[in-house]
Amino acid sequence: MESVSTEQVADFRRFHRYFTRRIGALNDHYLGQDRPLGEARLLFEIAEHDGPDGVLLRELRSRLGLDAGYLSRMTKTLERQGMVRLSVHPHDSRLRTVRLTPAGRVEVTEQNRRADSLAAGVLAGLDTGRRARLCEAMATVRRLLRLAAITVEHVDGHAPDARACLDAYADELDVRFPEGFDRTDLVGPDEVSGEAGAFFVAYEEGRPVGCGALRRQAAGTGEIRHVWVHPDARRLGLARRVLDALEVEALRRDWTVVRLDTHAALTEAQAMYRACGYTEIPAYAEHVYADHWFEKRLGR
Amino acid sequence: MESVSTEQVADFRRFHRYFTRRIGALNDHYLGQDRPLGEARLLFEIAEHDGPDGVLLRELRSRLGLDAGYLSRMTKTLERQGMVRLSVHPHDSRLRTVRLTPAGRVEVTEQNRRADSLAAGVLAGLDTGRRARLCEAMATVRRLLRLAAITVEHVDGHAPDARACLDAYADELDVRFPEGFDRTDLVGPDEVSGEAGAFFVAYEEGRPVGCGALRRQAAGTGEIRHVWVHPDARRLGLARRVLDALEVEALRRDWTVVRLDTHAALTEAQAMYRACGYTEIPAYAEHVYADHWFEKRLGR
DNA sequence: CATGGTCTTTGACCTTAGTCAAAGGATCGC
DNA sequence: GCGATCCTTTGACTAAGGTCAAAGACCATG
Repeated sequence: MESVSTEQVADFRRFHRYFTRRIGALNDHYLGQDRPLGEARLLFEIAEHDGPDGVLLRELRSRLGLDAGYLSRMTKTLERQGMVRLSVHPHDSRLRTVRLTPAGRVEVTEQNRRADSLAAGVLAGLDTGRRARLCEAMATVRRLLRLAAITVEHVDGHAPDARACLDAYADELDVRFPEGFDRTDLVGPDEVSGEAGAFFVAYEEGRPVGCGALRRQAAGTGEIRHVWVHPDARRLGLARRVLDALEVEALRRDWTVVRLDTHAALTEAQAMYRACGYTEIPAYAEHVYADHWFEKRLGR
Repeated sequence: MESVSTEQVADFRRFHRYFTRRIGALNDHYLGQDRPLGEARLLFEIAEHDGPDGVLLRELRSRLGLDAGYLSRMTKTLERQGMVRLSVHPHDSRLRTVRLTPAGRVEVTEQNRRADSLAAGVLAGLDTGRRARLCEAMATVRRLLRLAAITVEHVDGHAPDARACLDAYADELDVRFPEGFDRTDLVGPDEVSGEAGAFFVAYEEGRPVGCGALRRQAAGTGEIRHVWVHPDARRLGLARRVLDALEVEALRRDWTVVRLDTHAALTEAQAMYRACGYTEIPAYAEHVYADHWFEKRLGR
């Protein structure tokens, strides 16, 4: 981890202060003008995750980090105001689900309208060119902050998170490959555990958002497979982070060469491998879904 | 005012949500761990503006937007904790000034250390290149948000804010011009009021941060003078905004030509005038501090 | 069907944040 | 020197935000 310059820390804090002071305060103010801030936030959160069966109280609690009693009272208040309806969960009557009523939906729409006009009001102070630059810079900041918060962790090949990622990966390939994708092609849990290999999962705020597998392919040679990033986490540069982790792990095991293959449909992957120092080689193994083969020599 | 696209509004809100959720919450949490958030903020604000005579309570009140009674009680609490000392203002005993004690300084340093390590922790999740890009994008966002919040207003030439700006302007020129600057060269209040001319002041959060004067120079011709931006508000593109306001005002009066002169020492001003469509002309009047003369024909 | 564990509700309580108005001391303008 | 005004302090109050623990309803398990 390279050391962070004090100048950059100061930049960061300057930005943070300015932003929370200027925009954060404004936002809280408009949000809280009809009802207490906590209630407004809760309503918002309910709207955000209002599925077919409503939202679980339990989920709201963990999401907003609220005390059970406090939450219970706030939802009761919202129910009295006609914004939401509480009901017992159909399969487990210890649980409560909460969902917006039509009146609640109107209220949330109104909240959103206000937030929109707050944002529009700020943006309106700029000409078109600067406005576009502002939006772009905001997108950059958000992208990089997200990336900074994602950690790539070594997990056991049997871990539920690992298998969940591979499932999502397989679903996606099944759609993207013209010939579909057969899940038996996935690495087994044992192939990426212990001596045989390794599995990495990328986490963003506790949620798995990417993965990558490494397995022994020959003496001193590893094979990289199933490098995948959740659609919500793409274009952050996360695949490279996963690849880095896999390469570091390979080196740790004295596997000085890593190989991988890729399907013609995954053009963006090929570009990334090339950019990361992989060079195309002849087929090193038979594989149904492989059209291109790459190799990289590790270590300095 | 050009209309703001809904896509941009959505970008803005996405950014806002992400930032306040991820960074804002963290910050409040660490800030408030030893004492109530309000108190921590107050202490911070006192430290920030701790001059040779301390800070005026009145100033803190307006800066933090607090109720007089509330502030009075909070400072008392901080005094009891030994963080600050209250004293009566030497020249006006209605006023109170407050200043940090050594113990208070230690406390603030500790707070700062924690905020720094929070920032460093976030930045440490990125490699050098991305970290630099993050800081740059943050600086851009901050610059543009500031600019968006600044308004340029038409004020009377006698207004205290107008004269305050001209004073600051004169002080600066006195330093920058090798021959010094004589304040009698400034436009008089009447020259930039009513029919004779106009004066604009740029405000950032209520504080004047720039100005510009327009006065009748000949039939159908205006002269622009004293375009100035406070050092804290430079490099935002504010001078152009002031210039725009002056030109719009000139056109409103059917003055289709505006002229101005500038001193050789103000090289950045000359570049700006050229970039804004001004062309150099021969001297149109005698003027002690003028080395270059510019003109622009207004209207479409 | 008893037992331990999971959720939610309720009651009791506390701190923080903030408002309002009255009062008191000081200054300013006339 | 008087009244208006300014700034701070104090008292009285309120709402919001949050914590803790006990109780109640329910589920899963042996």
